[in-house]
Amino acid sequence: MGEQRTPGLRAQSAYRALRRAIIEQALKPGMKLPEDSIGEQLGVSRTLVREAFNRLAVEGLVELKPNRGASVAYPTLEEARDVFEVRRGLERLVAENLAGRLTAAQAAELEAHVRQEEKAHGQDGPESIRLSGEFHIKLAEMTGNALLLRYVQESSSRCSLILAIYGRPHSSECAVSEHRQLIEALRAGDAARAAELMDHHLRSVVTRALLTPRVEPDIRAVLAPYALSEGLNPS
Amino acid sequence: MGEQRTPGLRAQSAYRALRRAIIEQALKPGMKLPEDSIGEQLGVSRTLVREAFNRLAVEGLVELKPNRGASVAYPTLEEARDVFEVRRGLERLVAENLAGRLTAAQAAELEAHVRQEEKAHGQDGPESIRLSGEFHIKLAEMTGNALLLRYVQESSSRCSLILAIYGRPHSSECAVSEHRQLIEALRAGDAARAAELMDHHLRSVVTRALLTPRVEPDIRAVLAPYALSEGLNPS
DNA sequence: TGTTCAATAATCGTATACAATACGATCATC
DNA sequence: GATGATCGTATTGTATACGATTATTGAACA
Repeated sequence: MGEQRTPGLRAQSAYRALRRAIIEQALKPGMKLPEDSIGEQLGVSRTLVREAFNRLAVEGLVELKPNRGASVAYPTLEEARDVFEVRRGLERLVAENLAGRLTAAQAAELEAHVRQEEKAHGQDGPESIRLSGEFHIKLAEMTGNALLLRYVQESSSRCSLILAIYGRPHSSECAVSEHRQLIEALRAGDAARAAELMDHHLRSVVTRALLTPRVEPDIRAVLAPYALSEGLNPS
Repeated sequence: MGEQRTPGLRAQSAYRALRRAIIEQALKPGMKLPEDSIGEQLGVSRTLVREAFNRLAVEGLVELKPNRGASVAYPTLEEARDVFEVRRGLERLVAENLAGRLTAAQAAELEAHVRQEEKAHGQDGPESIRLSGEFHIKLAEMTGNALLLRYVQESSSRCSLILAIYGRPHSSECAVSEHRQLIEALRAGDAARAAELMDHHLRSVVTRALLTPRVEPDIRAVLAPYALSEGLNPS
């Protein structure tokens, strides 16, 4: 029963698998996640699936409702706004932290990354989106601040989920030129400018990719004015 | 066996109990946390204790080592630095967000809180520390940004743990006057000044409370120079 | 045809069971 | 007396068991 080769690894694997599946939209927002079938699919018991769900829940990728199980999170527009705002603040911190502190090797790595982005810019497949995201993660890693990295990763993955719901189909999220400018400011050690560039960059990511909600799923709000105009009393 | 009155509540209770016990230092940093004795004490099974541990682990309050169980986290000085830096960034965001947006009721609530702090300032018991912390939580709540609140709460509790290890015994963490100034800037709607005040405030919390490490527990770092001087090769 | 309600099935919440590992004591050896 | 091997016990990792709750189906009824 409890044959444990490398303990905690299977739990971690389950977590990672689910996380990737959600971010890559193999598991779509709102989708139900029954413990048994998922455990069966992953080759682990409900215990470990549950553990994974709990971690994913604190990261905001799954929702956990009492006695009704887990489902892939479906953030509201308001939550989306919140996440983007926090992410902007965090990444501004990254920029300030990195300005002037970038080693030559790090700068080179970032530039190599941007060149890859440029190459993949033509085909706007998932490759381009993945690279854009990784650029920001790389920056957070370079601060050497583990907590900052964790928060940036977390808000990034929530952003992925959000764009999956509210974003236009294949918007290439980041403009490569903006990444280039940012690197330049970091090299120059201009913290204020780097922070400003990062802030502006993330703002434009939102406006480029985010649209107004496609549907208005709140039936009450839709019907309320009609009810009122008829003298009815919507509870 | 599975009699569930209000499901998830017992799990949450276990989590809350442990969390409070850690923050209030009833469970001291580094202390071992055996699953079954804790479960017995709390009146729940290992399953729920484990669930609580996992949540506390992602919050950085407990450490989880494979096959060796959980213990209350014992952050290094470097981690401490990281946490404080992130917290500063987050709370700066809070200040910017709130500047000019504070309702009259909210401002009144904050001022009432500060008056309480002032009253408790004489006796520097745990009461004073708790109130100082709550002021920052209240601010984060008022932004209405749930994610920001969660991050601020998390980094705040980690700060408590850190100060328990590295802080001076009874430093009253926050200067009440600094809280007052901050409220004033928020009312005036001066975002830049509010952010600057918050940043400065948190910096001085660190310098007021944080000391250099009392002991050097890292044997490797101690021995490395000796080894090198003998031509040895410390791994 | 659509609605209500009961029986059944699916799924969750929690406790427990069992294997595997780590820790500590005892004992042999130098 | 210190060092190292061996066994027993405590504790962890994971699976399963079982009561409780929710979802679903189907039949009776309007």
